[in-house]
Amino acid sequence: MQTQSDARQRVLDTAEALFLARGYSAVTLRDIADALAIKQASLYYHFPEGKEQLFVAVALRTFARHRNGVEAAIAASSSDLRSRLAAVAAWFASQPPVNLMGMLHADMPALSVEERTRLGAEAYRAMFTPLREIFAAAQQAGEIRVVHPDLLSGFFLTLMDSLKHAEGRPGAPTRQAMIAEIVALLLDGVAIRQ
Amino acid sequence: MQTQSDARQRVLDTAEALFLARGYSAVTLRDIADALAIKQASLYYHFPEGKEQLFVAVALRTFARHRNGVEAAIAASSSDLRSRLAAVAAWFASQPPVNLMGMLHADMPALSVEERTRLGAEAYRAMFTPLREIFAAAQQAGEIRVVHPDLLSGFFLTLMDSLKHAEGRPGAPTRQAMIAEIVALLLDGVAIRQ
DNA sequence: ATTATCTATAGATCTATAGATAATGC
DNA sequence: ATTATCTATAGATCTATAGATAATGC
Repeated sequence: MQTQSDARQRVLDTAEALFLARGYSAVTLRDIADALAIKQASLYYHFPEGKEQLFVAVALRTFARHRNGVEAAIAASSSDLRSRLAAVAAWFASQPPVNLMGMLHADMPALSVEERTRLGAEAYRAMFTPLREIFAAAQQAGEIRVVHPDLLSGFFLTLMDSLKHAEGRPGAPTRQAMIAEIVALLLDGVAIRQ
Repeated sequence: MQTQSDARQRVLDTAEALFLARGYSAVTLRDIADALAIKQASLYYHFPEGKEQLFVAVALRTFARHRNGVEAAIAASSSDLRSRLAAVAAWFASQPPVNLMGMLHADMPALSVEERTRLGAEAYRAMFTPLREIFAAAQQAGEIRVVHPDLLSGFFLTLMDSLKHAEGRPGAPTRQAMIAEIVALLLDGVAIRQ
């Protein structure tokens, strides 16, 4: 039983790659169709409601995947903050590099108000909430000093975006090296204490 | 003596606000003209070469401003890393919040290759290089452990972008609080050492 | 019958060009 | 003469709709 056809999945895959790389407005339906080697009008068979709904479907699927991935990573890790952050970071590193936070903010104005709030809420639930909880737990356990968990979650996700920024830069470090450094930074900083 | 007319400056100001908020592709010349209460075609008087060159002019001006701001902030601060980072962070906090890194990456594909490399180089020179130098100096002075200065600079700039992400969120902290936390994070992390 | 494509095209929007108009400065 | 706008419009591109075509599954 396949709720979603293979063809529809391919459309979502291709659209996701393009939207995440260039953003909603910069990607035309023709770009997506060309990448799929079909005609632009054929996209309306899979998404009769058009470009905006295709983008929403792509974004929701991406968020759902991240939610599963993040929660699974947390569940599979031991309960100290360091392990959990490393696990979540490894999850993001395993994914196509996304400017998640940036994309979200840049593309929002082009969408209708309803979709905007819906996507915002879904993104929050998928990525912010799980992180917020592990930071809050670590704070309660006395592992970290008192900083608003939302702030830390935002920093963490923003830093995950830098995986993308580094991509393809000359002499760029590996993703593994970057996530290790991000976790070290969040927890210990770089200052040398004497 | 005014090299650039007031009218041209207003065009640049308005275009900057729109481009930085929504990105190159999402902003039309009509959007910019409407915001200026002039007609779209009138923009070609100031920028005869069209939209791409207007964007390039906006981006170069923004980078130049940041370069001056960052370098002045560094020059005016005392020479320890903590003061310098706080000064640079304060500079960014004083500016209209920009998703600088994200914008750069998202808008690049829409530009011609020459402009892309030119803007990339300019952005690097304006923001990366000064930061890289203060991290390298701190490393030489034994203030921080050995981490590639480029990586740290990237993290720092990415974190500056989160100023924008937090903007307008319910219960968002002030910019001052955020930059203080960013500097603390980079230097000391959040972990409690016993 | 359903799935997945196609061709053709309407209508909107976007960038850019041509040439007119009006005010200000020498 | 220069500066800064305007109107009108060409040409390209983009989203979306209508209806045809062909293959596969019951």
